Amino acid sequence: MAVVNTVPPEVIQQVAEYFTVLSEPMRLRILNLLRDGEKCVQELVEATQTSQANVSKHLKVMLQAGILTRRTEGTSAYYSVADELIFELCGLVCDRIASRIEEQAKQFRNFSLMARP
Amino acid sequence: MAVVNTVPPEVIQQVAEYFTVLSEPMRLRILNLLRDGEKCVQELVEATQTSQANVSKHLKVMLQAGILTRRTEGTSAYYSVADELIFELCGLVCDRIASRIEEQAKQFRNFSLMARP
DNA sequence: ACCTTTTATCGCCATAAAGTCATCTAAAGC
DNA sequence: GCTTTAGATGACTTTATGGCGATAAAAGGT
Repeated sequence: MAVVNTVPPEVIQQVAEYFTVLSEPMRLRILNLLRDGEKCVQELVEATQTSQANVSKHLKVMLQAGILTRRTEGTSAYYSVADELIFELCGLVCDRIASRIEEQAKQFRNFSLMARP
Repeated sequence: MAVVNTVPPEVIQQVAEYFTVLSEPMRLRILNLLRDGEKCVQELVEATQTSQANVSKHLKVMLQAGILTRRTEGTSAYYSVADELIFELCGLVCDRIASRIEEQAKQFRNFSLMARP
C-alpha cells in the first residue's frame, strides 16, 4: 500500500499516544518487572518502592493502551504484558543509545590533537 | 551480555526520554515531513500550519535528542533526520495498531449472537 | 457480622511541556 | 550603515500528568 505524505490526524494521534505510554520511567520499570511473567499490584509496589495508588494508576494507563492484560484472583489483580512489541521497541532504542555512546567514546579517542607524536 | 532485571535508573531515564520525543503529534508530523529529505524551518511552518516559534522549539528538542541534524545556509536552517530508527519504530507501532483494529473488526463480525440461524 | 487485605479511585498539589507573543540575533541585499 | 528576512529564545499562559494521602469497594478469614 502506498504511504501517503498527508497522514490523517487520528493516526498521528494514536501513534503519539502509544509512545506516550513508553515515555514514563515508572511505567518502563513496571514493564521490565513484568517481563518474566505476571505480577500482582502488591508485588509491583514492593519492587518499585512507590505508592500503591501510583502503581495502580500506571497499570490502568497501560491496560487502556492495550499493552497489559488484567486477571483477578480473589482480592488480587494480576497484570501481564499483552503486547510484546514494547520489548522489541525498547530493545531497539537501547541498542541505538548504546551505539551513540560508543560513537561518542570513539570521538574522544580519536581526538589526539594534544597527544605527543 | 546478560540482561539483568535491575536496570540502572539512567538507562530507564534515557529510554523514556527517547520515547518522549516521539510522543508529540506535532513532532511526528515534522518527522514525517522530513522523511523525503531536509527542509528549512519556513517550509515546515507552512506545511504544519503552526507558529514559527513552535516549529523551532520542536526542532530544538529533536536536535538535542540526536534525532535531527542542522545545516545552515545563509539565513536559513535546514534540518534532516539523523536517526532513521525513528521510522522503523513508527512503522512497527503503526502495524501493531492496524492489527489491533483488524482484530477488533473480527470481534464484531464473529459476534453473531443476535443473528438469525 | 467484623476485620483485614488488596486494589481502585478521588482530591489535591507540583511540575513539565506545548503553544503564543514579543523580542533578539545573524546573515543578505540595498 | 540600514533594512529585511529567517530563525532562535525568553516570558507567559494553559493543560496534562505524576505523585501522595485518604478513602471506597470487594473478597477472604475469623
